[in-house]
Amino acid sequence: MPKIIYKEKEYKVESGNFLDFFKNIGEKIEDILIVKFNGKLLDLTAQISESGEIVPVTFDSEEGREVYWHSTSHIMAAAVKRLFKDVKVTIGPAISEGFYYDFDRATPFTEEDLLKIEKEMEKIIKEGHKFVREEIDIEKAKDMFKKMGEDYKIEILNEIKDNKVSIYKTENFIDLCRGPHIDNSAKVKSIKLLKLAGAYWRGDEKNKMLQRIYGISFPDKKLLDDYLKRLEEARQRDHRKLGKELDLFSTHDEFGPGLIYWHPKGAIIRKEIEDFWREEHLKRGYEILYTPHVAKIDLWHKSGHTSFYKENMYPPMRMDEMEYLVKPMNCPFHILIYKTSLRSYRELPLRWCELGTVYRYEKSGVLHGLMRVRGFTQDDAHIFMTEEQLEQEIINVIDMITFVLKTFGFYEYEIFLSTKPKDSIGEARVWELAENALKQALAKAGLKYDIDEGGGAFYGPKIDIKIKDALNRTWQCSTIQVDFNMPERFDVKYIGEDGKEHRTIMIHRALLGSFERFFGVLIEHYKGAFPVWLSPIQVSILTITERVKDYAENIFNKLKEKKIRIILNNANETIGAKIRNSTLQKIPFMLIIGDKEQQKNVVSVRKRSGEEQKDVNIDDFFNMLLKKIEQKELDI
RNA sequence: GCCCAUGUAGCUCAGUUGGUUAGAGCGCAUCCUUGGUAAGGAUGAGGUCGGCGGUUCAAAUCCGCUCGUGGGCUCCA
Repeated sequence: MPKIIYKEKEYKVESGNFLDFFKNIGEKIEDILIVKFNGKLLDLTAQISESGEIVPVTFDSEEGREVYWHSTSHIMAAAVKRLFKDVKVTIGPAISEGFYYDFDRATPFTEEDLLKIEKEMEKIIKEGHKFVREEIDIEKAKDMFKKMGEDYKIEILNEIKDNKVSIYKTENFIDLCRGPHIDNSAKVKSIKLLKLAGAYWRGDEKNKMLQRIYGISFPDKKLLDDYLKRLEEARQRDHRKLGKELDLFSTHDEFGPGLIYWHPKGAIIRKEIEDFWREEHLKRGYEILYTPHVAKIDLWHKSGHTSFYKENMYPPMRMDEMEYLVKPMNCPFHILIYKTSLRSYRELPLRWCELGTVYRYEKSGVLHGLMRVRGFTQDDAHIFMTEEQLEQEIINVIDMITFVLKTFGFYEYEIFLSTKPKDSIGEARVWELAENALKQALAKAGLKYDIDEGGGAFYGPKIDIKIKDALNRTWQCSTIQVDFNMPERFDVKYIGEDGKEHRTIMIHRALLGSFERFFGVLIEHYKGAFPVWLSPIQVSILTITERVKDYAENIFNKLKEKKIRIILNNANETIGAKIRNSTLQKIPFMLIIGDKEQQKNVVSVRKRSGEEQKDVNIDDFFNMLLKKIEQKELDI
């Protein structure tokens, strides 16, 4: 007789499933979705046949949510099958937030269809259908799905090696599925179908385009409302919206999509970032380079770009019967500089950085505001070194990345090690060498990471660092790439201590990635309310009456001379309107000046948050401001 | 590139089944008001309704093509 441990108590179970067990001991099963039994995730309806410990899995855990959303996708598929006879089902997994299901249908779904499907799902939920698991012979499954006309399921079945497969029945709907699932559709309380999209079968653009429906569900209406509120908040801080409102940048789509125009207010932020960036590089032993934007096609043949990066490059320009290509990367140029003289081991490592503007052709459908563009400036660098120096240099770069990102208020990262892609240059042995160097450096730095199989650059593996913003979303910016191949192609070498030639090794790296993307991330992270050192306008002076015009101008000039970015609003408006405008522009500090301030020779300081301090001496204010700017303080 | 949605004033958006000189708010300009902590008032300028072609007595509205944008797929800093 199986012995069950649950909540540190022991029970003897004669027969039945987990559902029966919970019922027998009077446990509420409403919140329990599945169980973890001896480490395995099982349906509540699974029979208890061995001893073990039960851990209930609820919506509060990642595993619970996954099952919950996956089950909801089955409910959606059931609803779609009820409503539309001409639909073939494919797959419908849970994703990090919600679920989707891909359908094959001759005519795409419409927005109205979505509402209908949602209603039908609610019906199915109300009807309280059981999820019934069955294990059947694979051949029988093939017959069954064939009869149902579900070709995609047969394609999946043909790839399964086992003799038995599991299927789940939910009312009229039968799906090939590993499970586990919730026991009853009634456990889903609140659903919302979010968007329609096209998606290739198995993610391959050569395959048929399917109709994907995204949705999400929660065990409580309030959780759904919270989620929708969070989506709305993300919309509010969309960098495209804020970029327009705060006059930071624009695109001129009819004259070239994916190309960014930096307005004065965006450009000053970029200048501040660049100044900080250059200073930090000089401190850390880098030297600055400038290189051209184009080079003859021969250079790109030599680097391998014309064969391995062709898709991303703009077609050649003809000049003097020669073909020139606009650069998609800076590395070949830096290599050319390296090769202008014979290098000694004594010179290495050479750390060369450049704010290099590159152009890459991106498919029209992937362009997105500042995040995905066709022309951008990388904060690029190439480190030329000996093999012995490699590990330390990687560690140095990681340290620099965390320092720089911290300065902008990013403290959390996800780290990925990306390995050899399908299209790549160089021998497997060399790739392994490079990958090991990255792994060891990560281990030494004590950093945890995931592997991104096949995600490397064509010339070498890389570490990608994704930062988390204020809404916990991740963005890929920083990258460190180890390259043994490009030096090989260009015969990059140094003279060693032994007087012989040795192969130089290269690191390609970017901290911010590109100014465009990083700026987009920054805008969203701060919701447009930049710290003082970055704010396009740091202080606005707001006058209450024209009588104080001279006094205000005095203060304006005094701060302007000290290089504070300041504006004076003397306009014929009420103070309320001036405060509102300044606040909407997210200017960190307002100095409010009326007769009283003039008499006492002070100012009234109001932060954009609304917090206010009266009767402030102007020198005290300036000193406080200067400290915040110099220390790059994040809070105002 | 592919699927779906979409393009009206500088911005955000109305515009009913095709029917006179296409509307609103914000912003902008001018004037009045000199106002004490998130919108004072009045007047005015501003649009060949993304572009090209078609259907029609008549097109912002219907159709086709085209250039963009948004959400996805694929790809990436």
